[in-house]
Amino acid sequence: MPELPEVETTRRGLEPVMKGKTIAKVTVNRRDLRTPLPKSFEKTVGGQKVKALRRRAKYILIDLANGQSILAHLGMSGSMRVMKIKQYERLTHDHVIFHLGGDTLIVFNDPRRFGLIDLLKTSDETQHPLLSHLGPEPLSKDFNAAYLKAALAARKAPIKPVLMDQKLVVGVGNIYASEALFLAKIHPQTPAHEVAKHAATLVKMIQRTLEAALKSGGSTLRDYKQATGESGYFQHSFNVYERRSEPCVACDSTIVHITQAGRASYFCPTCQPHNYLPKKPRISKA
DNA sequence: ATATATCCCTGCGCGC
DNA sequence: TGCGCGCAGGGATATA
Repeated sequence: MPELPEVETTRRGLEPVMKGKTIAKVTVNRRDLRTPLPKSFEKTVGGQKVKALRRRAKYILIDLANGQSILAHLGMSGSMRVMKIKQYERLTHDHVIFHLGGDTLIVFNDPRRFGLIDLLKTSDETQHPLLSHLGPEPLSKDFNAAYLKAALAARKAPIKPVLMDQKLVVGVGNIYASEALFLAKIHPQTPAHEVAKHAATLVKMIQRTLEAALKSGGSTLRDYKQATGESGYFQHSFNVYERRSEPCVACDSTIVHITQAGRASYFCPTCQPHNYLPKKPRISKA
């Protein structure tokens, strides 16, 4: 579940280790990630100095001296960890290993292979098909009340899956969408256009949630680890996520779990009341 | 154009 | 104890 806080935490962990260093060589244990690792990957990356590490949405970009960049996505179970050669023991899903000059390794591990590693031919990430359609960064000034208000006005789908749409805003995934809606006191099933008037609150709460998670090094549920190998600890600060049947931290009501667009949503029925009625009345089965 | 379903993949927890 | 099944989920893609 790496979302923006987990990806940014990973980038921050890699930066001091990789920046200015040379990637002496690359070992590939398997190429069939979500998209196949490019045939030229080892050759393109080997011997290159790392100029900078950036993040766009849930992607990490590693800029190389030759003008190309490594593009990495952690999917939902991926991690990049820093290791010393001496202490390294190969784990089952260590797919790609970057050998830095000296005795340091960067290991890309991804059990479910929903993640990927690719090459970006120029420093202009908008040229890559996976990055060309992305919306604004949630912590940038481009993501503001006026923008969100206009964007929500055109949407009839429930607000929660809309917040996870990377064309609307990037970096918000299943965990932080539920958490931000709790803080904004908005029911996850409310049609998006009905909460356009609360755009300012939503912007504030999305940013507050992501920034708090960043301070905690992200959330570790199952697989995610920081580059240092440590777990994040924002999961201890969840108000609703994975708290089905537990008491609301604000009002003691029981947290409810529903499925929306195939994803788990959690909310407090008292703090986040319905403000609309379904069009079709439910017919009870006797 | 948006909205929803389907698929990718592995690990884990559950029930028998 | 062990095995099979269902679920989890980011995001691309297909379909309505």
